[in-house]
Amino acid sequence: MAALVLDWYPAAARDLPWRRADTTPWGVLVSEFMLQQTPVARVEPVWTEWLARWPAPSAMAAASRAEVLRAWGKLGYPRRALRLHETAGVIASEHGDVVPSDVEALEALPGIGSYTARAVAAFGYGRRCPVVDTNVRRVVARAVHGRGDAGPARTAADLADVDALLPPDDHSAAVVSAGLMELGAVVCTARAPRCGICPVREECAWRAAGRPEYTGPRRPVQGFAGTDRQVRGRLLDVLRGADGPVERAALDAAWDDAAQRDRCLDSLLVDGLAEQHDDGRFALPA
DNA sequence: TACCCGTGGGG
DNA sequence: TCCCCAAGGGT
Repeated sequence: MAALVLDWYPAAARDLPWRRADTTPWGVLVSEFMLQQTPVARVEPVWTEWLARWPAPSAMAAASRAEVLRAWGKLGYPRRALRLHETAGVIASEHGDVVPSDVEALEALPGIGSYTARAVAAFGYGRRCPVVDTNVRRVVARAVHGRGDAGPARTAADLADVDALLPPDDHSAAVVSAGLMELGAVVCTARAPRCGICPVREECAWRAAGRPEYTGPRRPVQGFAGTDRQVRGRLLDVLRGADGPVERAALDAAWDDAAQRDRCLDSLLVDGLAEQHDDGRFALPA
């Protein structure tokens, strides 16, 4: 299976800016932060701006949190922007402005978990390092295990599954890792997989079994309308859009339910996504 | 381990 | 319209 993916990927891969040969590990790291739960299409323009503006960790570390949050715009989950900013500072001050290349050091950085650490090692440094994201888990569940979907994560087993697939040498392994993700993103999709154009179709256990439907537990769908998440988004949007501090009245206009609004504003302050000045007005953090 | 954390495009 | 979700991480 790895050989098929290895042959398929170079010509099939989308031309994404963070995949260009001249992209630095820092560029890869920034892309991985932005791609955590945000679609490629929305990340592309922002990533390009960010790398032009902050080409090294130290450059980003020198910016204020407010600048970073404004530049993050509406990518969503703005705490990622704060963690990336924090990580940039740690890399600048403790790693000589060089993005670490080993998984353990990467995982110690804010906002970097198992997936992101491995993605940076593999795609930023071309290492043989199993990368397991939702796409890879689905591809392995189908092609290897013959199941329609991956179900709940089994971290150690998932890593072992992928590790068993990777060729021994660094470069080929990194290409296969990227290829497995690409396969899940554009061919072996969650709904309406395009088996007709799949490079692995002849070896796919799921296809061989007649594409049985997934019967395991479904992950509950997260609601959004009316949640604190929506309210926080509204409030932060007001702060992002303002040139400077805003009166409480400006935030009051963003959501009717006063109790929920107050709770959310407080949580933004706690998270460091907003701050209150001595005059009582609110703003993005300095 | 569930649950929380934003946003907007597509079926 | 409404629902699903898209390269996760932290707690």
